Amino acid sequence: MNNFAIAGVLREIADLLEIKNDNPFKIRAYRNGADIVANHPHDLASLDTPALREIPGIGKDLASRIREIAETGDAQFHRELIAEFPPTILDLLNLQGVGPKTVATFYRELDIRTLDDLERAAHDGRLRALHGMGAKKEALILKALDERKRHAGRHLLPDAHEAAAAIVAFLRERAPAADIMPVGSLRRGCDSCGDLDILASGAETSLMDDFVAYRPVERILGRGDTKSSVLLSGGFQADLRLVPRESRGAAMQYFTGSKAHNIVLRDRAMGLGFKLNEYGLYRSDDNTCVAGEHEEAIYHALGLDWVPPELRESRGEIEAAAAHALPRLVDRADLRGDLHLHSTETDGKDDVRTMAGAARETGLEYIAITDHSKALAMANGLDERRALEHAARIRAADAAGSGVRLLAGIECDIRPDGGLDLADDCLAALDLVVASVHSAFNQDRQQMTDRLLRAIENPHVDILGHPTGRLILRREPYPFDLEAVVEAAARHGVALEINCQVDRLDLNDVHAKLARERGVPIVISSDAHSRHALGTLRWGVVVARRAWLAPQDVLNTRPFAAFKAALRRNR
DNA sequence: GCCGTTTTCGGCCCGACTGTTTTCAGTCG
Repeated sequence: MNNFAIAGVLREIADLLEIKNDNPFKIRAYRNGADIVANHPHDLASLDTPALREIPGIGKDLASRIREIAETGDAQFHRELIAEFPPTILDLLNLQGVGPKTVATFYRELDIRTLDDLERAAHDGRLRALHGMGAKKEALILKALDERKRHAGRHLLPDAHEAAAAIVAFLRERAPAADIMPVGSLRRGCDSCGDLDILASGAETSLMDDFVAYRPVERILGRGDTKSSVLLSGGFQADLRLVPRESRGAAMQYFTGSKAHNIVLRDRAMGLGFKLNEYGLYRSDDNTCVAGEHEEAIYHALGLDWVPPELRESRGEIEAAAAHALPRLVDRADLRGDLHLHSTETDGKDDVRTMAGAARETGLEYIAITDHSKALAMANGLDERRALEHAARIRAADAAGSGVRLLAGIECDIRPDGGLDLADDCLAALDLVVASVHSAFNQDRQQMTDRLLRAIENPHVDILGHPTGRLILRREPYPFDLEAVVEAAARHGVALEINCQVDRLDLNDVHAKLARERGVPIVISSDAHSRHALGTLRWGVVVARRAWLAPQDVLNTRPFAAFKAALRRNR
């Protein structure tokens, strides 16, 4: 059982307890536990009970549940809850406007178990007869059912970014004097976003009228003077919050989250004799406002350095901020090189010269051309002869000068047995080798781990490309022992890549943070297949920031000579 | 269910909006 699967069981327990109207703090404990498990860099199935109990938020009961799930695939407690309610009932919880109380009522009063049951009941007008229900609520549920069918939820970070930027621009035009910005998971740089949170301060309440009249709005979920929610045609939900100017910083803090970060922060505020909400930081005794307009001032009043939004995940940032030990996070401007680019020699859209020109324009000093190897026949992958001829041309172009230094590399396939797709003497003759998995994703955990370890042991491999193979919102990472791979990479001096393709962002934040802590060098690479794709480096930098990486943790922030010297083959 | 430099019991973050209500429950973030 991987962390994801264990977290899934815990989350279902929380959902079912909520439908049962159990102790809300117990429910929170399970939900919190599920988040901890899902985001933990270690494979929790491999830890024993005492080690699990050392994790904050995991106590006696959760530790034994996690052990039980790891060993048997399920928990007795979970089975007992499922026996009380049909498991399909959990689908109802995901509907907009339907919560646990409503689900419980539907089940108890009308024996509604599935989305289909609910739809029939709504059509027949049976819902409105329930206590606390009416015709309006019934219509809302029909709408929610319809929307669920049309678009299921989450979006990639760059898509969310673009949609939010359009709304912000629209609102700024209508309230030029106001301060309007995206907050929420967008501001934290999460790799996917469920909705768009926009904050406006110092605007008239009439801005809400503009917001709900925004052309792409398909449906208004709620409209108030300080908060409104809408559904947009692209499937996004967008929320706009309006606060007075003097509350701008408090609201930025509050609505940026994460929820876990805010809970820790408010807990700290309470302990220090304050109350913190979206309007400000107040002294508990006499309610005087201590801070509100500036986010920095709130953190400072709580004895903390300002925490960059990307770190606000309750992963140790509060403690680090209290100790004045937050890292100086890497910026896009720190990047001097890009180590993973394709050209027309395989499946790229632009030739080496064009890619070099584009790299120079974005301010890079060096790039590696790393076309595919022969196993990727679909991409016209290179065999040994073509790889060496291509390398010779790249080196000639470098000698001729193109404004950036060029490295002749390869993205070499890792075969199912862990062997590399090109002969050792060919790999040795190149400047840089990125090794990547592009096939046989369905191997079991042991096979995949052995495969990656064998690739890392090959002395010609410098970088492991998109190490987990995940595609955001589409494909889970292939199963393997990440810690073993990180340890091996540290031992052999192999760098791990943060691949900037917007649906990869692989390594992710949690894994990259673990790699850094184990002393593994990281590279941030675009994997660009055209000159336009160099812009994606910004998203990899966001992941790196979320992983607490400072410039010195990232190899391609170094000047060309220092970078080359740091490569595994040159050490 | 978790947690503890007062604590092994008794706390646990906070507010807006909607639809159903005559003062509030449920949902959401």
